[in-house]
Amino acid sequence: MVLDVTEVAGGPHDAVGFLLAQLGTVTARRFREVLTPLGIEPRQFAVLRLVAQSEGQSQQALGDSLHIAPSQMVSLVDELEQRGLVERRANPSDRRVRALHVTAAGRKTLAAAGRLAMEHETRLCEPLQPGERQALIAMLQRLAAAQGLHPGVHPGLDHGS
Amino acid sequence: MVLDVTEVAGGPHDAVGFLLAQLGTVTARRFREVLTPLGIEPRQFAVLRLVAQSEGQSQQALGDSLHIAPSQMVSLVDELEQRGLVERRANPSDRRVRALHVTAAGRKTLAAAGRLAMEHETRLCEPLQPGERQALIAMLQRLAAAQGLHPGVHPGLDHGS
DNA sequence: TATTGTTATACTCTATAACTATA
DNA sequence: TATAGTTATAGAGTATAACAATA
Repeated sequence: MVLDVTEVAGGPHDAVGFLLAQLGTVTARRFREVLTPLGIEPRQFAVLRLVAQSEGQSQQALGDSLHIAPSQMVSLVDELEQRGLVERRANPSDRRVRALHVTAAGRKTLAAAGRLAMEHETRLCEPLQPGERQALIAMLQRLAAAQGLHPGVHPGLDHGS
Repeated sequence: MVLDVTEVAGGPHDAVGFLLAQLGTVTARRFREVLTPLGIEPRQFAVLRLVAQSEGQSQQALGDSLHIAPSQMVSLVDELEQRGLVERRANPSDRRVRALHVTAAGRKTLAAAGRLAMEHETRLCEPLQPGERQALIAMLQRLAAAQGLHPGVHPGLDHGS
């Protein structure tokens, strides 16, 4: 999905909505670029982290948590598996489900991605004075809550709510 | 372009980058919905406003200002013209260019869109206390400037810089 | 009959490259 | 030859529906 917003007050540049949309797209694109050295996309990072956090879950259970459609989970996990970051294991009690587990390589990649993400965050917040970052986060979280957003859910996937 | 970001610090929910991407997508989607009663999209709103602001410019000049490719301007202006909001007039001195002008209906729609945008902005900023909105805007503008963003440029269109 | 994972299909967006008519 | 507008084409991304295996 593309991001298009052009809001207004006197001009768009002093509207919160416009600034959020503008910064949101750029931030997302930059983060995608940040991850490319690791060969994964932001959504795969999200899946990888969730798998590591609770191993053995089914694809669809993970997809529900991240608001990713089942058919999208397939190709997403396909690539993670091809890169050797994740394993699909059989579930003896229900042979339909594929239990997902992180490999050792997956944990290494996950750690590296976390470091890159932190660097990205630091770089993004560079223009803020100490203390401002926390104030900004508090305000953004209030706006997000008012919009009915769940804290941990990936934006581009969160189409319904 | 789609917005995918999943950032991290301890969790994604306390990262500025994640919150910006999440709020950016939602804000953009809501604004698109806000405009639907008028039958125009956010980008068409941007074009319409720019045409009204400086009449008689060529399509490509406007496209340059908004970072919209020439081929996209065509269908965008096509629809605006079909809805009777904009006119393509011939330029006697150079018969290749199409000078764009707003119609009376276009001005009415533009005014209505401006009102809807302001309502949208107000609704979005409802959770902020008086004064916080200005502080938020100031911080976001600083972040945007640090990312090299031009003030008036539409986010989804701003792919290069 | 319902569910997991998968495949196939269609639809939108975007990017690029041709093409025309003018210059 | 270069430029404004247009058209055509290909690629990504997304959403939906159909399908096989299993429950």
